[in-house]
Amino acid sequence: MAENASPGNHRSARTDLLPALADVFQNMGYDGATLSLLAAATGLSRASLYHHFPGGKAEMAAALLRDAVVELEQSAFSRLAGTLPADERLAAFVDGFSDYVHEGEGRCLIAVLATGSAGAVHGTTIAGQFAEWSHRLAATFEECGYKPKRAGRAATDLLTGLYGALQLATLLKDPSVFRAQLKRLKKRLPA
Amino acid sequence: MAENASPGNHRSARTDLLPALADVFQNMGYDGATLSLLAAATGLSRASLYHHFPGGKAEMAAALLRDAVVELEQSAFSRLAGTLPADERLAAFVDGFSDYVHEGEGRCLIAVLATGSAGAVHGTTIAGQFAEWSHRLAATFEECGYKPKRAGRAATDLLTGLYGALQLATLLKDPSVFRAQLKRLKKRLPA
DNA sequence: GTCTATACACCGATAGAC
DNA sequence: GTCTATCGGTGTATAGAC
Repeated sequence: MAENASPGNHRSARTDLLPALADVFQNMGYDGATLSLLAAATGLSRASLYHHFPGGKAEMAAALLRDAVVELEQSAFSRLAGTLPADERLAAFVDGFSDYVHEGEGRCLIAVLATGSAGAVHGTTIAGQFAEWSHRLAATFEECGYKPKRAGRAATDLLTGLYGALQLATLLKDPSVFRAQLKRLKKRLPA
Repeated sequence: MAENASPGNHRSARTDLLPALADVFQNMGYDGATLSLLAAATGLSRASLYHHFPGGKAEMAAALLRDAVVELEQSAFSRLAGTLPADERLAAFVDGFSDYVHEGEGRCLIAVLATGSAGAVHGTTIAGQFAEWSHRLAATFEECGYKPKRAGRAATDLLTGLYGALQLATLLKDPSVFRAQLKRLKKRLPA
């Protein structure tokens, strides 16, 4: 068969590479992710990676960053909208964040790419994205009846709780810390 | 004068370099901290750095890690001991952590060196150190009357809160987030 | 679309003059 | 104790065969 006659899937090879590339960038950071490591993770040669990413490492990181933002949006923040009661949406958001970081066993690629030499390129974009997400989270707390100031506090409280749990689990090399802490964070949500 | 006749300061040149080196490792990570950047930050040539650190970059990182552990211990965790009431010691601990990360404007070098290729070398040591610190923090909560299980939860709650506040402030490029969140964390401590 | 071979810059590290 | 000069290795990136 002619591979696939349907239109719009001419990028399938490229997108198939992204998960393996993401693993390397997550574990090694942008500066530690060498083309040799990236090639080994994908099973391709270094040169072949340039066929899919003519811009090289920088283009891979940019594509992965876009991908990670979309994934965190879809897994977690998009659940803040909808017709469910606001408190149930908040719980779904927390669960979605947990999915995004694989229950504490992975890392947030967005946060990784905010550090080192990649941070100089993407740091401001990332800061803007988190500012927007933070506002949407606060708005959902307002739907629960919180006044604006308290809702803002609750939003940063939850975001810091999530990222702190992920960070401590990483430092302790113990994902169970993340899972246990998430259970506690969920109990503190408005009922 | 003969520079300084008192004994025991033969390492002063080396220790004087550490702050500049720490800045580079904090901002660039281990893999992004090239000898050229490190040399520029210290005002020395790359070769001269090898006079003070014969083991090169790895020895610099190891020295900085030891230094950071001592600094976090002295600034924050050592304040969990003493004759003050336990609740005041906890407040002093939080203030000490704030000092250690320069009120949210810096980063925790220990956490930075737990990632990338440096993590493969130092990750297990760091995990053990944080496990010990976590236990000592829990013990202080027990002194406040918390039962063991609740004290353990309060300890990881506080640690995740501190590191989450630091992480979110970094992502948002806004240290005021860290300062505001710390005020809230202190209010939640046992009275 | 994948590969081998290669170009060239920079990396970490060393030698040796001063 | 600092430097310039240099080494070998690896980094990113490209050329061109298949």
